[in-house]
Amino acid sequence: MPERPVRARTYVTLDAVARTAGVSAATASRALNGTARVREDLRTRVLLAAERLGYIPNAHAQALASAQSSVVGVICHDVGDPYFSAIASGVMRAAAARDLMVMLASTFRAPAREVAYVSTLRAHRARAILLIGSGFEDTAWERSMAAELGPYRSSGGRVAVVSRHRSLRVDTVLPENRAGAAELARALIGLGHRDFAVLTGPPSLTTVADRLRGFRDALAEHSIRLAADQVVEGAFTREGGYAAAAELLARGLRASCVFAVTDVMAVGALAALRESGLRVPEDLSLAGFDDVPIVRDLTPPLTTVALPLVRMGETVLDLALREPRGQRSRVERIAGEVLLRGSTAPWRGGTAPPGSE
Amino acid sequence: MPERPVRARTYVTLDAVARTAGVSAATASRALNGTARVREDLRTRVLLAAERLGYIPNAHAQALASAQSSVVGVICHDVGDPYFSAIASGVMRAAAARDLMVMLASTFRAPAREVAYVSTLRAHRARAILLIGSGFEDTAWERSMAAELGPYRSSGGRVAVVSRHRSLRVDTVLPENRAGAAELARALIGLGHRDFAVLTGPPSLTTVADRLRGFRDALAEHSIRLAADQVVEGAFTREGGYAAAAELLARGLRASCVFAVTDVMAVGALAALRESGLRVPEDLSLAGFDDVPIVRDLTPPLTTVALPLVRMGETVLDLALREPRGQRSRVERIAGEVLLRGSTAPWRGGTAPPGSE
DNA sequence: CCGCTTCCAGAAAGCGCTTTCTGATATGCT
DNA sequence: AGCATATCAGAAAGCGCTTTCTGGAAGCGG
Repeated sequence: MPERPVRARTYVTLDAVARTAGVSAATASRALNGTARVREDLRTRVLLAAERLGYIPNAHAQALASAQSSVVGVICHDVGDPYFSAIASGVMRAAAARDLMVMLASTFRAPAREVAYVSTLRAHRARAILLIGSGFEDTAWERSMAAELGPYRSSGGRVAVVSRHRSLRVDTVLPENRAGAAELARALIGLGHRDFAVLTGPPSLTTVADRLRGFRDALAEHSIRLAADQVVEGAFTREGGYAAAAELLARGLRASCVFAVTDVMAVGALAALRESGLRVPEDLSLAGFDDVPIVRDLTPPLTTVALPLVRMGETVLDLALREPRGQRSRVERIAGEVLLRGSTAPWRGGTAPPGSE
Repeated sequence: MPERPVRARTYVTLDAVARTAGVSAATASRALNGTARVREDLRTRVLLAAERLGYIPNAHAQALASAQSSVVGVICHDVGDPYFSAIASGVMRAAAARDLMVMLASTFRAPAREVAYVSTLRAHRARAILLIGSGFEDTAWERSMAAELGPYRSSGGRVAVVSRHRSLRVDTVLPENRAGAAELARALIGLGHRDFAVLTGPPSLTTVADRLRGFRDALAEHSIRLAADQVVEGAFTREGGYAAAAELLARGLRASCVFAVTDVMAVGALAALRESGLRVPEDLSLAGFDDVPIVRDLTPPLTTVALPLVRMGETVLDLALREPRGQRSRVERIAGEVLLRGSTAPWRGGTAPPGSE
């Protein structure tokens, strides 16, 4: 009649290791973790016992006892999107270097979901929470987010973001969206273009606002105005770009060059433009932003503002984990590099391309 | 003189909630989790207290006490790769539906790292471990992997894989690589092609072997042989495809159609082919496999065998979590759909394309 | 009106570790 | 030698929960 309560699943515990090694649990713990000196022979005995028994420490118990976990959380809109997956890849690399595990969450663009994930990550006592991508311009979201992040940070949690709201006063990896877009615009003007159309994303996103602003700024330097009807809004997805381009066409395209605020949108736009019979860049130049991995392989390769996405992923984790110095939140500015590729051609006369309505 | 030991970070505990609600911890736990009936007024009091105090349960304590965690682990080669990121996206969606968090790990193609990750995931008592992508043909790896996975499974852990070694006897989501490649080959033959070249990946990967085999099978049906020097091997990356195509060109291309066993490789190959002055599909047809999100946006759009990657990600999690019926491992076969797109054209005479050496 | 269920709250025993704290032994000084 | 100091192993106290287990109160049939 065994008096041991029957637990469905039972694991090799530290106690078991200690017992077979003939030492105390404390010593076994110290030997395994190297947290304190342990006599050499005892150490080997413990290690051997652990090996023999196939001991796997219980990370939950460790986290509970030591009051710190070894996971960092990453929240993005969708890992399926090349922009996020490139950044996530960078985060993973940096995390591996620090022996941290990454909990990844995709919000699929639902603000509520994002808040819920932060809460869950808090429950898991994540060392750091990384928010990747633009925030939402939703006051309810903002409030909930602050309510989550505030207590989290004051209990020692680290938060860092990639291109976010400034309202979140946290360490930030910030692409120089405005400067990048401006430089791109200048390059485009340098090619002779004077009439532009823009495919933008949700205007509430600072990323969008900044890129649009920078683009406009540079146009203004040359006294070029962006006609209101030549700026069309779409979702930050391939389909969003496609739809926006279609809408632009429907409105009547009056530009020789189209700037999509995101490469992913540009890809969709390219498809839409093609379908309507326009040739890029012969009839119309097209430029994007981000230099997402695939766009250089498009035909024509996409002119864009290159961002070091993978490195940004590494940086955001580093930033989060770096010792906080003072109360000020740090901002790591990331310069974009204008890459003039085949999708943009010198202007050859005629504002509206042939074949446009 | 407080006798309370000073812990650096302190959180709101269940006890605190219980105390302010005037109930026991047990009741608070039951109220919060709904694991048992609790008198209505007590329940509200607990919920209110939790809300007021900003209570966040400690997931580690929960996992430890209840002996089950709410995380699943996903191991892939690199989330930065569109193939993996698409599948990961599917896993995330399925995980969200079940209220599970996902720990994601990228091995960056290092077998040892993969084994280490499995071990870590075991330490975290992951509900399931999902291995995405081909395994390694490394006996040491195979042994270590079996040594990890065996105990994990027998202690209740679930394992499922996407397109893996059969040596791992676990639930599998298996693209019909062979059939898909064969069907693709038939379609290509249908276009009139008779001379083929293949860009393959590491031959030890079953995925590669199967696709190559299927392709060869179909050629054989028409008594077409694949010349040994027209099959070149490269890494499963864009650069691998680029290099392989370059090598093929260096060897002397004697084909009217090139099949890259992976879309990602095909993208690299396309670049290499272009650079050497070959036009696709006029001079040479090119086909891939997977239908990774971007290849339909290439110019010309890539002919490929489409796999429902996102759905595969959902499926692999479902498979892992499904009640095991019997001891047999289940295999969910995923049919590929041949998509003839612009990168392949009917053969127009002349085996070797103009401009090839 | 009494005994037998049923229901539900609380006490308490862990879950598997880490980390003081304690004390025994070895080491260094005078 | 003799005492102070440094080392290092073990005992034990938690970490913050869940989950028996226990027992009082209420419900109910006879």
